[in-house]
Amino acid sequence: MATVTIYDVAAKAGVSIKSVSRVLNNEPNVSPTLRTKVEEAAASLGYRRSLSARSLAGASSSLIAVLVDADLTIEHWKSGRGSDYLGRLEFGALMEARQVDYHLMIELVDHNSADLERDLMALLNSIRPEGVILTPPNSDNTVVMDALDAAGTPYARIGPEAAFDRGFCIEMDERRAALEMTRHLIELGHTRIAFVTGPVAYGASRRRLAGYTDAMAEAGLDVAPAWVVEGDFTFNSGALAMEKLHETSPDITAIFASNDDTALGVLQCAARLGLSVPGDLSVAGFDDSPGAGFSTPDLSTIRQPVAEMAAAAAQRLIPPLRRLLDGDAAARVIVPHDLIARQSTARIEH
Amino acid sequence: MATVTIYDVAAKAGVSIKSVSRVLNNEPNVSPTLRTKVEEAAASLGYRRSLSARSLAGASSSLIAVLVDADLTIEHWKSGRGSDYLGRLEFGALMEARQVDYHLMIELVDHNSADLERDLMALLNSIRPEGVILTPPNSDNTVVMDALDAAGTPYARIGPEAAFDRGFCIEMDERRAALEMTRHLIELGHTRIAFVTGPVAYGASRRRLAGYTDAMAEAGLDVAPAWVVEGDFTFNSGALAMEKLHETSPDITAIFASNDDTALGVLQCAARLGLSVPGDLSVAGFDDSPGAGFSTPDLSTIRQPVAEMAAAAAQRLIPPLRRLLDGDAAARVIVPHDLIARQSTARIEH
DNA sequence: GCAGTTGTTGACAGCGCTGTCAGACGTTTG
DNA sequence: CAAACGTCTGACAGCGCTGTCAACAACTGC
Repeated sequence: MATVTIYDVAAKAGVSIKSVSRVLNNEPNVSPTLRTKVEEAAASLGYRRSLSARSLAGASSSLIAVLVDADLTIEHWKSGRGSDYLGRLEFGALMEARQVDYHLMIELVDHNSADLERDLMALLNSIRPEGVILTPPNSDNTVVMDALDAAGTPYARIGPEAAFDRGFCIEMDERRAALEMTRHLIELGHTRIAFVTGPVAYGASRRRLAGYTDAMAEAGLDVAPAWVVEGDFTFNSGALAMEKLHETSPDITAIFASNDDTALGVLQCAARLGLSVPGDLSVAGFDDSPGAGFSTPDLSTIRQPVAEMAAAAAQRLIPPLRRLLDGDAAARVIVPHDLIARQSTARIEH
Repeated sequence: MATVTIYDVAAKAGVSIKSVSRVLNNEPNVSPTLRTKVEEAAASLGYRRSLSARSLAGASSSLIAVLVDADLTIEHWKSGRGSDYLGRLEFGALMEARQVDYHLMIELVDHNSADLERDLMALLNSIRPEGVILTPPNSDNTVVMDALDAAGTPYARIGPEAAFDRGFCIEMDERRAALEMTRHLIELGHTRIAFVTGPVAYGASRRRLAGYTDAMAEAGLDVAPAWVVEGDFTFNSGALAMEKLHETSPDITAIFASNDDTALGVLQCAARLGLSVPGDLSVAGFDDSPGAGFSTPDLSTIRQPVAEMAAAAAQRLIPPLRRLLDGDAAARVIVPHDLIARQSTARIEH
C-alpha cells in the first residue's frame, strides 16, 4: 500500500516538512499561500499524520483511554444481565472525540489485582493517553486515582460517590431524579407510595431514597415505616419486596423501586398476586435498563444520561474541545436526566 | 512522572539497549544471563515499551481496531432499544488481546459517507492497526473490505452474510440454531408451530426461517401457509403477527419469533388476548437480548455467542495468538451457540 | 538610512524503539 | 592449525513526526 508520509506532502507542495507540520497543527505565522498549497497537497494525497510518530515526537497522543472493570463486566455477562452501559458510554465519548480526530482505547482493569498501581503505571507508560475515563466502580478507586495523579494524566470519573475534588466528576443528580419520579407519582394522585431501596452500602441507594423522602415531605405526605422495604438492586429482591408490601400494606397504590431490575421483580410478583399494573398499582423504576422498555406494562423510569456523561467527560479531557467549553468546563458536572413516563404508572382510579 | 525508557533499563542492567530489545522481543540468541539481568531490571523499574515508538520503529502496533457503524448505533440509542452487543463484543476481544498486551481501539464509521474509502485509508494510515474487526452491517461492506485489502490490513468479519472468501468470517450457524429451537418445541410436544420471520432482505431472516422449515420437515410435520407470518424484527411486528395468528390459526400451540423483540411483542399481545404463556401458548425468541430475561414469562431464546465470536476474531488477527491456534486458524469459523430454555416454552398440556 | 522588530520559512536534532550489520568470542571441521 | 562456522552482543541508522533555533525578508521608527 502507498503509505503517505509528511515527506510526500512536503514534496508535492514544494515546501519543507516543517511547513506541512505547521499548517496541520494550525500554528501561527503561516501565510495563506503556504496554507492552501499544503492543504491541497495533503487532501489530494489523502494524507493523515501517523499517530505513533506524533505521539513519539512529543505532540499529544490523541488518545483517550476508557478504563472498564474486568470483574464487573464478567459478572454482568455471567448473570445474563446484559447492559448497554458501556456501549452508550463509548458512543457518547466517540461522538466528541471524532470531531477533533481523537481516538478511544478500551482497557480492562482488574481492580483487585495485587499490583494495580504497577499495572496502571505500565499501561500509562505504554500508551500515554491524553486523558482517562473512569467507569464505576473504578470511579472511586483511590489506587487508580493516585496512579493517574502521579502520572499527571487527567481523568474524568463517571458517577463518583465521594472525593468530589479529585479529577473531573461527571454525575447525574440521583436524589433529584428520585424526587421527580416521586413527584410524578404524587401528581398522578398517589399518596400512599412505597419505596424499595438498593443496598444501603451504595451511595446511589441512599441518594435515591433521600429523593423519595424529600418529595413525600414536600407534598406533606406521611411515609409509614412499612412502606420502605430494603432491596439489593436485584430482580428477586423486588419480587420479595412486593410480597412483603402486599402483606403489610395492601393499601398502597404505587411502588417506586430503586432500579429497573427491582421494579421488574415487583411487576412480576404483582402479576402473580393478581394485581393489575397500572390499574391497581403504579410501579416505577430507575436506570432505563434495556429490559424496562419491554416489560408488560413497560416501565416508567429515569434514564441515566450515560452518553451525555461520557461526552462531558471527553470534552473535559480533550484539550481542543475543552477550549471550546471555555470557562464552562467545571470540574464537577451534573448532567440532566430524563424521566420516562411509560405504561406502568398511571393516574389513580377512585 | 518518571517516564521509564529502554535506556533506563539498559543502564540498570549494564547492557546495550539492543540487548534489552532482544530480550523483550524474545529474539533468539540471548544468553540466560543477559535475559535474567534485563528481566530483573525491567521488572524493578516497572518498564513497559512505548507503543508509539515500537510502532514507529517498524514493529507491530499492537493495536486492533473495532469498526462500529455510527448510524446503526445512533438508531439503536434513539429507538431506546439498547443492546449489549458492543459491550460483549469488546469484552471477548479484550480478554484475548490483553494476554499478549494488545490494545483495542474503537472507531466509528459512517457507512454512507461520501468518501468512505478515503476516510478509512486515512484512518489506517493514522493508527496502523494490526487487524480490524468488522461488525454488522460493515461486515458486508465491500468498500470497507476493499480499503482493508488495499492497505494489506487483515480483518475479521463478525456475522457476514456473503462473500465468505474475504477476510476471516466469524459466524454462528443461524439455520441450525433455529432448527434446534424448533426441535426444542417439537420435543415439548408441539406440532402446530407458527413462525414470525424477520425482514426478507436479511440473510439472517432467511436462514432462521430455513431452520424452522427444516426442523418441521425433519419431524414430518406440515406447515400451514398461514403459520408463517412476516415480521420485521420489531416489537410491533410481533404484536401484529400474534393478532393475525390468533384470527387465522387459533389452534397453534407455539410461536417461534425470528428475534427477541418480535417475541416480546408476541408475548404482550398474547397477554392482551387473554392467552397464558406458556399455558396456552409457548413462545420462543432469538438473540438473547437484554429484555428477554426480564419478560413475564422470561423468554426461551438463542444466545448469540458475541463474546466468543470476538475472541475468535482476535485470535486470528493477533499474530502471537494466531500462532497458538496453529493449523486450527480456519478462515471461516462457526462459533457454537446456546439454546436458553426459559419459562416461555413448556410441554404442551393435553 | 540603520538598528530593531515582526512575519515567514527551513535545517536539524531527537522522541524511544527496532532492523541491519559488524565485531568478539568459542567451537567445529579438514 | 587455519579456515569456517555458530553464538552472543553492541554501534548505528532511521521510522515520521515536532520542537528549537537560525535565516531571511519585509517592515517599523528615529
